[in-house]
Parts: sequence; structure tokens; C-alpha cells
Amino acid sequence: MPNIARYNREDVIHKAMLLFWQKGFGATSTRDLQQAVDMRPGSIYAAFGSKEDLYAEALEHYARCMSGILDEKLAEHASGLDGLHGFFEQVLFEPALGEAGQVCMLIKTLSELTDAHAELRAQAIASLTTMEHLFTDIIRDAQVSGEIIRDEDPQRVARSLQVQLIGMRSYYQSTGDQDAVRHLLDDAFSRIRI
Amino acid sequence: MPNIARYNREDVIHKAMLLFWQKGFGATSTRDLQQAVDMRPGSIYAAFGSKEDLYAEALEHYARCMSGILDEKLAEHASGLDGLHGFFEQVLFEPALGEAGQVCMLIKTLSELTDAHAELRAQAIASLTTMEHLFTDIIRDAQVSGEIIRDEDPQRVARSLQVQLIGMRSYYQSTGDQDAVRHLLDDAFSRIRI
DNA sequence: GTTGAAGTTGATCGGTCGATCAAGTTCAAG
DNA sequence: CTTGAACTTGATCGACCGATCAACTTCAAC
Repeated sequence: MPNIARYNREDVIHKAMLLFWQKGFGATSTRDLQQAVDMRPGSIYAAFGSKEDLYAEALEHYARCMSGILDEKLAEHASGLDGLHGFFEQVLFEPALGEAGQVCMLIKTLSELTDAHAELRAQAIASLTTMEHLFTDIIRDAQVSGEIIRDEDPQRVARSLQVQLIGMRSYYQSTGDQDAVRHLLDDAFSRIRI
Repeated sequence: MPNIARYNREDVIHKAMLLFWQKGFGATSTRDLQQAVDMRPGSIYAAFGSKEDLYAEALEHYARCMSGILDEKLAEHASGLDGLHGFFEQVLFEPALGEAGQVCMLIKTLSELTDAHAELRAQAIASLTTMEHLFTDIIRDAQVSGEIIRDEDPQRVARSLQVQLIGMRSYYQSTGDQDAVRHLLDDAFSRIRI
């Protein structure tokens, strides 16, 4: 029937995600977005509705990417715990997604936005919860296979790891001290092993 | 000679700090500040120079408050490690400064601001480093007094605690799960004791 | 009481913000 | 070809941004 869309939706969302992630929601202007995705305002608003809607899609895309990276790492290692360790390593040091030393986009969202954007906050919280559950499953499996002592609540261990990952990413982006973060990472995992 | 200032500088900085901390640098408008500190734009700019300069003073004030809280807690406990534990507890659960469940203002600053505000970033990093050094001194003393095993690098232990505090504050503000954070906090300290 | 520097006020500056929309363009369907 | 719905374009909207400044007020010094 009509004219065909000249943009690739996934590509646009990915580029918007990288820009939002780097600059934050408030500091990213619609002009910045127009340039980053090479679309004019009318097209963007027709395709995505509003800046907030586009951010929501970017956030979902981010969470999907992180899950994808975890899956990759789990596939690379026979041991789930090694896979999780690899995931932490990649997220911290070989981002492949965005720049090195960037804080988690979910955490950055929650840090920046108030209840004036309650939906985006809720979405970020939901994604964090999902990640925690993925971690918990890995820890539980590691207990079954004897890599971790069994008498620890797997959810508590997973939560501790997630908290430490959040902290390490903040610390790394502040100081850029890769050696220090390496030690923190290795300590975090050696504490729970065997 | 002249007219006397009708405002109390410390009080204004404190109110500005609370607002900046809650909303962030970019999302806090000069109108918001005018209302919060009950001053007109001309007076604010005459007294503080610019929004960025005022933020710098607010950030310094925040860091001073945190050091003050740590000093209080150290004075309350005979053991430095107990004092540090008390500091973590207060910062997480009885803020007294600002609202409960608020992310560290230094971390929030670093999360929000890019190199376009390099001076504010540098200031936040410097304050974080100062806190890490304070933690390190406490850990070293605790090793001397036998509360912690001696063959651990005190800086690494301090860094681990700081990273966990950063992570716990983010986690707490995301989930509001006080019990979970309580356990994380107790685990963090029980891991290093004796 | 007069002086004048310090402090205050609120209107106002140019810019940028998120969002809109009439006009123009494209292309599968008939 | 012609049609017309889908899509794109860029000018433009009102709102708000950080910052400025001329006019005004205050009060210690003389």
C-alpha cells in the first residue's frame, strides 16, 4: 500500500539505548536523539510516541542484551558459577555493549528518575528482579553440583553478588582502577566457592 | 557599612544540598532552588555564582556531613569496627540527613554527570577517595587490635566494604527490602570479623 | 540626617526543551 | 498512470531553562 519505513526499528532502539545510557534520560534531548538515530522528530514521534516511550523500549532492549550476555557466558562454561563469573568479567571489563566503565543502565535509571516517572522506575526494578532470579537459579544449581556450600540461602548469595556487581560498576566508573576491581571481583567469587 | 545578608549561608547550602540530592543536578531548576532556599535569583547568583558553583558547595557539605556521621559513630563505640558498622547502619536505615533509601550523593553525581562537568566529577571522586582512606584506617586499627585477621590488605578490605555500601544503597532504594539489606550488611561485616 | 556599599528584587534576556502538524514524498494496489 | 495510505520533513509551538541587571532597599559609618 504505502510508503515503507526507511529505518530499522531494532537498530534505532539500540542507538537510542546507547545515547540514553551514556547521558541519562533528562540530559538526552530529542535533538540529540534525532541526530543519533538519523530521524526527524515527526518520524520518531510517529514510531515511538514520546521520549519516555522510547526510553522504555531502550531500557527493555538493555535488559534483553544483558540477559543475552549471561546466556552466552553460561553456554561457554560447563559450570554455571564459572559462567556467572564470566558474565561479571565481561560486564565490567569487556562491555561489547556501550563503553567500558559504565554504570548499569537500570541502576542509573533508578538513580536519576523520581516518582514523576514511576512507570520507568517500575520497569527498571522489574528487570533487576529478573536478573536476581537468574542469579539465584545459577547459585542453586552450583549448590547441587557441590561448587558452593549447601547451607546458604541461594537468594541471599545471589543478592550479595548482585549488590557487589552494582557497587563494583559504580566504583570502576569512579576510579577507573581496573586492578582494584579485579581483586574485588575475584574475592567476591572466591568467598562463595567450595 | 552596608546592608546585612538576610540569609544564613550554611542553612541555604544545606537546603540546596537536600534538593540537589533528591532531584539531581540537571533536574533541579534554579526556580526549584529559589523556592527551596527562599531567595530570589539575583541574591543566589550574587552569593554563589552559578548553579554549578552552588552544587559544588552542596557536594562539599554532603561529604562533610558524612564524615561527621562517621566521627559520631566512632565516638559512640569503643571498637572502630563497631563504629564503622554503626555508620553503615545509620546511612542505610536512619539517614537523619535527607530521606531514607537515597543513593549516595557522590555516586549519584558521578552517575549523572559527564565530562561536561569534569570539576564536579573530580570533586565527587576526591570525596569518595577520602572516605575510602577513612575506612582503611579503621580496618588497619581493627587488625592491630585483633578484630580482623592481619594478613589481609586493609585497603582491599576497606574498598570491598565501600563497594558493598554503594551497592546496598542502590539495592535498598530500588527494592525497599530492609530485611534483605540488613542481612547483606550483617554478612558483609561478619565475613571480615575475627 | 546623609552617604554609599552591600544586599535584594522581579522582570526579562536568549536559548533550548519536548512535542506538534501541515505539507511533501514514497510506493503497493488497482 | 492514478490513487491514497504510510511515512518523512522541517518549521514552529508554548513552556521552561540558567542567567542577568537596573531599580530598589537596607543600615553601619560619619
